[in-house]
Amino acid sequence: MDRLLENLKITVHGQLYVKDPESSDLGRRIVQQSITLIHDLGFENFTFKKLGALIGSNESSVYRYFENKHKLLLYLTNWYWGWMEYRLVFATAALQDPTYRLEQALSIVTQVVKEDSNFSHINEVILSQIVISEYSKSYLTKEVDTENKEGYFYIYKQLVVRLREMISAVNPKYPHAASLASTVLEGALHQHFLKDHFKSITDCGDKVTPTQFFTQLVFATLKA
Amino acid sequence: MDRLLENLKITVHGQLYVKDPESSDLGRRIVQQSITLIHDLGFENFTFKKLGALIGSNESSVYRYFENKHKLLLYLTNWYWGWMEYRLVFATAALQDPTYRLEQALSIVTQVVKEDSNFSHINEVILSQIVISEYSKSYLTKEVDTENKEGYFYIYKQLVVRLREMISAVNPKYPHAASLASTVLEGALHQHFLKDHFKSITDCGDKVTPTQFFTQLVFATLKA
DNA sequence: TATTATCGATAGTATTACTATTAATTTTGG
DNA sequence: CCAAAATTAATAGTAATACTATCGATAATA
Repeated sequence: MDRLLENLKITVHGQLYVKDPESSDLGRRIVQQSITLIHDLGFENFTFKKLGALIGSNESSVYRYFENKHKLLLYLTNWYWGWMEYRLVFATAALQDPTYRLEQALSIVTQVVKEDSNFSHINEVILSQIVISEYSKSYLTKEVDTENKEGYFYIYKQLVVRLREMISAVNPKYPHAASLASTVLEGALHQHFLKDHFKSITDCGDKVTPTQFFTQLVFATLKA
Repeated sequence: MDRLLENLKITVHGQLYVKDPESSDLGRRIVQQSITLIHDLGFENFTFKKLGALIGSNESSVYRYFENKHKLLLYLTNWYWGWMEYRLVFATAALQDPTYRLEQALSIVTQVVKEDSNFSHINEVILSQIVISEYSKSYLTKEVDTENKEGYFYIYKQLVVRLREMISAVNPKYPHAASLASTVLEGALHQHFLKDHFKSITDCGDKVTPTQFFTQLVFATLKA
């Protein structure tokens, strides 16, 4: 896997940046350090001024790459879901048996990343933590509908569609494959959040993983 | 139901307000109109200054009731979940059969409110819309853990616990009752959001309701 | 009637979320 | 290799936000 990833570049919607951060060293540092800083401060307390200071540069330099912090968050989460999709396709493409395929897919999609794949300046471990606690803020806004039309959520929706198709392949008669797929993706983030902050309302923790919980849930739902 | 609700007062954690908004006309107007305004502008664009203008009063007057808009959101969502809990307990208390009880519970908890019960100045229809698009912002913060210790999420967690117990009553051997309960509560909000903004990744809409989807899912999961 | 609480109005501060300008530096194209 | 173009850091400035503090006027209450 690592070898293959070396040649991978995740493409993110062009309207999410003013200037492609992949095109310069400063751009890459902006992306790289924004992940650290959002993780440390939380999205609300994160500002371009603080980011500028962290990368030993200037607020205005950051604005040359990203319009505002909301677009930056969209950029980061798009990258994350693009990367997730790549891993999903890669891991399931060769598999013939629908059940086994879905099992593998669920495993990838419900796990948090524990190791940085090292093929880019982006730390996927920290990024996945950001996605858990910040992703929903990227669409729970008054601008969702326009931004959705612009295609800012395309990658995420595509991922849900892929999962939906794998669900339907296991049981073509199951009528709620899309809802089940979206519930799994969103629910997995939620369970990860709960195990870190609201332990009393989740079973996920040291013994049980979100993967186990959702695997049982999905296959039971499809069997009925 | 309406009759009974007339005498109901939902109690919200005392630290969520500076002065109890139920104690004055101005306070009630603040709460009432904040629901309208948050719904209209979205939480990010909502300010106390705008709220003051809307109620024909002053920014500083709002601050006399709520420390900041985050606390106000916590107040509103706490009220909502408290009210939801009341409806849940009321509707299921008399029911003996665990399966039927869980069915009723799921129905209450996964539906959005369509009618204002008129027993208070709070419009529950609009409030439930706010909960769908803003609730997660109340806990996806850097301050969750301290605020959780203060008890700001107690009512919500209690609701999950009640649902968990009803799930366990149907199948005591099912090992993930808490995760299933929290997934249903959070997932229902999510499906409602999707049907309004990301139709392509949900089956919920005119024909299928989140209630149907989750009812099938829960009972199938418990049967396996 | 005196006291207290409440409210609206005004003023002021620090921070945020930008935009604009300029000068220095780096890149690159002929 | 030099001139032109692009990039960046630094500074300044604006409007809005998120508050805090103060001060009369009025209403409630004892």
